[in-house]
Amino acid sequence: MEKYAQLVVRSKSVSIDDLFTYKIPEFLLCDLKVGHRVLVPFGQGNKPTEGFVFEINDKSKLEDGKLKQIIDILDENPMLRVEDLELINWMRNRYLCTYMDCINLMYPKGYKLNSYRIINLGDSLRSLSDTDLYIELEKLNNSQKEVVEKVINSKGRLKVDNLESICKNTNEIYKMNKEKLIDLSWAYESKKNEKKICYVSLSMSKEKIDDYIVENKIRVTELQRNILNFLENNDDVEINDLLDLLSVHRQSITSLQKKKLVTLEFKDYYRQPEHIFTQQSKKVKLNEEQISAVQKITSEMFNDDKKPYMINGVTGSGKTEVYMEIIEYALEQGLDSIFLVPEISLTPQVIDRLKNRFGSIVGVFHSKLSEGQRHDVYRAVREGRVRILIGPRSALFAPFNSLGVIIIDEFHEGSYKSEQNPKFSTIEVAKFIGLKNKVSVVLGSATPSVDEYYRAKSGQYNLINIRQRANKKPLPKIEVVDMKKELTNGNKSIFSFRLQEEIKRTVESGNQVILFLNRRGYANFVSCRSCGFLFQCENCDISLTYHKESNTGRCHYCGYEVKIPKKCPECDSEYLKPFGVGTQKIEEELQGIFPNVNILRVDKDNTSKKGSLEEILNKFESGEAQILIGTQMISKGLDFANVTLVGILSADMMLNFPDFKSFESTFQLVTQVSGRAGRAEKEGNVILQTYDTNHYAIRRAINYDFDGFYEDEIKIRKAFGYTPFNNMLSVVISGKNEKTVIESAKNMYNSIVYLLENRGINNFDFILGPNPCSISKIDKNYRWQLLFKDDNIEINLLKGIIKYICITKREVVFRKGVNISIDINPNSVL
DNA sequence: AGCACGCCGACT
DNA sequence: GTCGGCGTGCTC
Repeated sequence: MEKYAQLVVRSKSVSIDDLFTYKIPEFLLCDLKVGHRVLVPFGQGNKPTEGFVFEINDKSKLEDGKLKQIIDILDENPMLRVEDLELINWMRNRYLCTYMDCINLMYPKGYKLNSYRIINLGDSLRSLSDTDLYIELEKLNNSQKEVVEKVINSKGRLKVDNLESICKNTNEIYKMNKEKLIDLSWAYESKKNEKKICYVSLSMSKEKIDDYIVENKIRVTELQRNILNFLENNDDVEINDLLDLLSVHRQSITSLQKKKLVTLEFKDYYRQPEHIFTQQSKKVKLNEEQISAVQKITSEMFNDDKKPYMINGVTGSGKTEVYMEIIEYALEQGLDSIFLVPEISLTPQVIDRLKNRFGSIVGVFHSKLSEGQRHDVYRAVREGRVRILIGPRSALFAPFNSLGVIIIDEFHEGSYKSEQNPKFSTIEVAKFIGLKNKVSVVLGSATPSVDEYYRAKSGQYNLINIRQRANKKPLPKIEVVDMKKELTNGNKSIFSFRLQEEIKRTVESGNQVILFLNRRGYANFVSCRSCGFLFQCENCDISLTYHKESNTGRCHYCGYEVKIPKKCPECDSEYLKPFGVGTQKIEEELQGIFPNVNILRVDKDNTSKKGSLEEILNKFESGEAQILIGTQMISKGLDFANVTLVGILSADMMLNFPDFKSFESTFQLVTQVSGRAGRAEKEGNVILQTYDTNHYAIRRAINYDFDGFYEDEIKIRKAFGYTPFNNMLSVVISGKNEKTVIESAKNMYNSIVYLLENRGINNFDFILGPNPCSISKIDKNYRWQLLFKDDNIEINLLKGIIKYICITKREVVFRKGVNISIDINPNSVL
């Protein structure tokens, strides 16, 4: 009986985001499984294309004549598991993205299919003798002649891309193809980024080899003799070592192989990511709260209907120890674990603790891993050599055979929401996986997000509280300094008198200080005090951040950089002045106040190089410096025993950010940063500088009153209809041409209104916009936005309509050259 | 993305 | 009347 496969083909075009039916040839019938990667002909040109089998059926909706056949299976085992397919379907619908967007998350880019067109001589020229061919050639025009000559010289290995120098467009090529002057055919290569290492050994025992050479009268050169001698004493030598040690060429070895004296064997090689940060592992005894958290979760591990868990534990409550106990229990039961962290490069200490405890079965996914290393980790997970994977949100899709636990540490962090397609929420996806595959999902944070805490309170999570720090020390006291008063007392510096005094005291007593400021660079912007001219990015709607060491203004969005001149380009005055403070300026001023103190700085500007963050942290840990200045990067995961003072230089900077989540992030940052103080035996102290001493986010934060903050914040969210009470859907339309962007945005609004009116909906208050985005231009692209709340409209109806307009009717509604970005519950609406 | 088809203006 | 540019639409 005929069988048919429903598959998704790899393509960059949104309009091909659908299931296509192919016939399964008989020779593949028993091998082909759902989830397999296959090779299929696609489009009028039958281009060899990668496909992913989603279904296998007995019947086809389409008539047989329209169907093509699958050519081959590309991998021995299906690349996607049945549960992956289910997840892909769910994500595609939830985040309004394509199948391919989701599939791309599931396996590393190393598995690739490249197809290209090969040109040969066409039928009308092929059988001709040399002289006839010459005559035919003379009849052609110049460019045709050149093409045919190139084809003749290339011996059938000519790619169409190589002809671009001759033909301006590929049209000419197609025409020649039709006239049978040339023949176009497809070729493809399937890549698997699996690094193999070649090992060399003698093909027979050393006793026999000399006889063999004599018997068969084999000539062996001196170099080759050396190789054989070496191999007689060392079996299984890596070929590169052999080449290096004996300084011979590969040629010698291949010739020995041809003479059947040595054998080459390819073995898998696993690239080991190196690892720099070192820390002594301290064995900890869990306190009662920690033990009961572990017991609650482990005791339910095999329950079918368990809810996800939320651990709300104060900073320093030893959540990592709890996670490790859970992972160990799972391991004893034969279950694998995924440990998600917000950004892997920021948590070297956590990785180290896991590696110390569990050894080589711990795998790490890095944003800084090479594609090959990532590939190796993926395979190690598949083959069961890695049982615990620690990584950022992408680690969620690792192909574990028996996954038991997903831990999301610091789950309130923004990096858990993807900014690229599919714009998924890690928490939502983890919960989906947990529900479908009976996996225990554990969210942990000292400062849960308001959204998830609301869900916990309404019973969607098992809420576990840990209220005591592991070292039983009280949380560091947070002292507020009113910067308005500092100003009236004549202190214009960034450092209040209190903070200066405390830094001095701390350093003198041999302890360490962490200073936090959420802005890198030297100054916020450069402006002319005479005429008000502001240095702005050419490509973005953003003022340039001043970087002193290079005397430039830099755009933190697109990387644009420009020298700051001595005189104002507008009015020629010399009153150009940098305004606002960044970490670089803090460093400079602090060094001025404390010339004998060593200061380290950590921000995106000096940690982009691999290992540089670890290096700085190691220096700080070893006491080489007394003060560490940093941005968000130092707000979490760091554990330094000697830090007794934390200074938060400007809490307002975050508070005044124009986004509805800015109060929440202020509260979170203050709490997290304060938690860096007094983590070991010594008591910690925090000084928080602000102009707005009365804001509830600040007041609640200094008392570590999360529940109080939550109560304040949730009222506001409810009043304005923000999450968690409503879903918010953002559609950003961008493009280089401002006019077409605006036109498209207005078109979209009108189309939606039209469709909704047809369904009897007349109140459109839930649509905000179209408006220019707060940052109305990024990297030369103008940006307009439409915001939807599912206030009085069913979310699936809304999503259906948006999908219909943005994808199905895309060409009708949107002008050419505009991009559409759809985001469900975006992190920020800028 | 490709590739083909078809409409329209320019040129023999 | 024909050639070639490009806009349009489909891909199992």
